[in-house]
Amino acid sequence: MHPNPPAWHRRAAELRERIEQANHRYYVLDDPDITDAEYDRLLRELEALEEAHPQLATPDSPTRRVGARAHGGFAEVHHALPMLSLGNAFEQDGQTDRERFREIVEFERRVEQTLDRREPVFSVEPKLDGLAISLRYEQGVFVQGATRGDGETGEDVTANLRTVRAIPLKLRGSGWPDVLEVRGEVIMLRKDFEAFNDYARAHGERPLANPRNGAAGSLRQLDPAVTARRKLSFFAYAVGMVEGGELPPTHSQTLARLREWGFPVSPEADVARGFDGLIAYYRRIGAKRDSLPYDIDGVVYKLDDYAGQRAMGFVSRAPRWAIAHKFPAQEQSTVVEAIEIQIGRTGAATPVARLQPVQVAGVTVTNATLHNADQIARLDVRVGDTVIVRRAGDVIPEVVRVQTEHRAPGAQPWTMPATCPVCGSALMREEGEAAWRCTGGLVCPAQRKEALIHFASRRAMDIEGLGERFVDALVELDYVRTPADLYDLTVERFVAMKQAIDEREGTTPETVKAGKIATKWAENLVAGIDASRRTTLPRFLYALGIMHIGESTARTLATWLGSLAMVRSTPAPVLRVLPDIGDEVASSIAGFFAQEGNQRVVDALLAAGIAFADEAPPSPRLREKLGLAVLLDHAKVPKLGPKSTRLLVEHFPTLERLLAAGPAHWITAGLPQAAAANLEAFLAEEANLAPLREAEAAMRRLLDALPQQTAQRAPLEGQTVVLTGTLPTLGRDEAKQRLEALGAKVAGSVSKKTSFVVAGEAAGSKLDKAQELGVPVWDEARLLALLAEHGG
DNA sequence: ATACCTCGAGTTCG
DNA sequence: CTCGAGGTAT
Repeated sequence: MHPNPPAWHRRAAELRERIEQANHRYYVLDDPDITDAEYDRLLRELEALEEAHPQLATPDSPTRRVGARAHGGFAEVHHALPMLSLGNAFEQDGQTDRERFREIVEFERRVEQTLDRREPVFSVEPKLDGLAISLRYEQGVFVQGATRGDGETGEDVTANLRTVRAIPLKLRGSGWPDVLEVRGEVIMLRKDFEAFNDYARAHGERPLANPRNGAAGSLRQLDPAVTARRKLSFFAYAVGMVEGGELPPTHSQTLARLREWGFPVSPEADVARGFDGLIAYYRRIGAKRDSLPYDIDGVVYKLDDYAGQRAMGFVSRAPRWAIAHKFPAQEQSTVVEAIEIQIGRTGAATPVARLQPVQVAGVTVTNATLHNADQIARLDVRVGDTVIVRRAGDVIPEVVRVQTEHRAPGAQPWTMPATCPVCGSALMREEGEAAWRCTGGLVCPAQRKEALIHFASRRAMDIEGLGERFVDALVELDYVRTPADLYDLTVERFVAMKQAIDEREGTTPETVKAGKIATKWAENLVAGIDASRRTTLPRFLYALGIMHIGESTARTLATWLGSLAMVRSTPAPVLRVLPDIGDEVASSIAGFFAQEGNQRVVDALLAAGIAFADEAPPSPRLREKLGLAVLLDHAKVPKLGPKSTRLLVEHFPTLERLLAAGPAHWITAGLPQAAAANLEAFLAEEANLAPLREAEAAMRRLLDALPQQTAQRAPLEGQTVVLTGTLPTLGRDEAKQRLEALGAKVAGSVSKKTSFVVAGEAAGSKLDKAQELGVPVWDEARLLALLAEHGG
């Protein structure tokens, strides 16, 4: 080495240290001290220096993380000390922990008996779901890395492992042995997996199936540059061969030592004593599982002291002193026995896979939605296929992929049937829509049934006691055709019906007692139906099941139009002026009420005594929104833009005056000739004019119904609030209701337009988003104060 | 026209 | 919860 090194040499050393320091902070300490951009800048500067002075480019330089392409596959590496596989323990059925975790009981007992020790101490850690590898360091420098392979012989993936920034190229600190083999897991963090897939999808590349495949596939890339682009991470969990040095006497101390030498070690690694300690750890990690930054499939228990380990020894290739305690699997493979069609309330035909029952994450899964025909085509699911089923983050099972290697030779691709399996009407797909729909409408029993269930549901009419099973029978036995029929039913008829159902199902306890139970049940149901007569306008509008009208739009209609009479008589062009109601939604509403049958059902419901506690005059704010201009706007006459429209209605504020004036006067008032000609032609058609007249009449009705003096402004008018987490005293629904009573809009997700977020206990991503966007965050106490202030 | 942002609809099991 | 699509702001 130079006695007095030149400046570039010192700078290179400085850069290397800074870069490795950054890696260490990021991967080992989980506390980054520079940005990614800064990191890249340092790396590029070092690259430039090394290019100018080739003598600098030593193999342990961070710039050498991406090396040359391997040709013709990977060399074999023989593990001097075999890489072990662990015995697995799964949760079993049982009442007590000792029954459920029988295999752990036995494991622990075996250790106690062999070593004649009570409550042995174990080193415990999460079992990462990635790829096991071994890293060899000579004189503190990373020289070779290999996959586990069969445990005896793996593949040399040194070049690829160099690209993994979490793997130190040089050990830190001191006291490491001359030769050290470190074992651990290469994984892909969930966020890196998501980012990769977002990128892949955006660029038409094949996304990765899961983070584990991401890690495994990336390491086996022949071109290290490809591996480098996929961000991999690494956690060390064991030591293999050691020469010319010593390790501490226990595993937990060794992990601490590895951390000092610069390896990332899972922060969840811990020690536990005895069976109870192991189970407590299993539960603790299980509860954290979803919030960890990586996938795990269980926890690993290792007897902590090496002397004990040696005394226990091995059974075939698995150590007797360690065991993997697996969580119930999140993914399972099973067989698709059939693909059936379900018809929803709107007629949407949803294919559902009937599966051979399989345990996934603790529950038996027999059905999984396939969403739509496109999804089936994408996955290419066929009847008889073996598929991987997952219960992802939430609860709903989904088919992840098909194991095509297990496909029976004659399996045919699945196609959407031409007709509805329930009513036989044609299935049709709207242009550009994903869903096929049954065209049977309310002729289709499936749709009638779903419509009724929706009508009775908690957020709609809230009829207690009207469950799905019973609605099924009501519809099939044809006791109920429309929701209005529900209100004609009496206790006697219900009892008779219940008997008919029981008979049909073959369970007929013809006893007096059964009759009494049936009567009691029918009385409750009739009481439930009766109670639903007193409802609110938004609930009722929602209950009708008009396409595109959910709770939110139902509320919009109710607050702006005030009464059912107004809602049912307002034509589409006028509805369109309400917030969040565009062409599609407006014509869906007007279309619903244009059908005589629907109007009859509404009348029948009113006749049955449905009453609203909250009807009111239309909102005074309508005054600003209504006018001939919105009607002309809606007509979309060619060449008649907003400017021309404004000009016209200034001179001719009513349809009558506009017609009376005629094109000559329009042009005098300043309307361009082309627009005038188009408008004249438009108005000449009776088919265009009639709806306009009708719409104008509806506007008049609304304006006449407006209250004289303007109501006082609601205190939270125009504010958008988001609730997140659990609100211990109020509860979400209550808080929402009371905020809305004060005029606020309660939204489901945080955006920059959100006025404030109320965060309760265990608030999640919405809270993060709020902080990110700088939206004020309130606690429940502050919300309560606000509500109290306004006399809530 | 495009890019968000919301809302609506559908889904499973205990 | 997730997807698709409608509505609106840019």
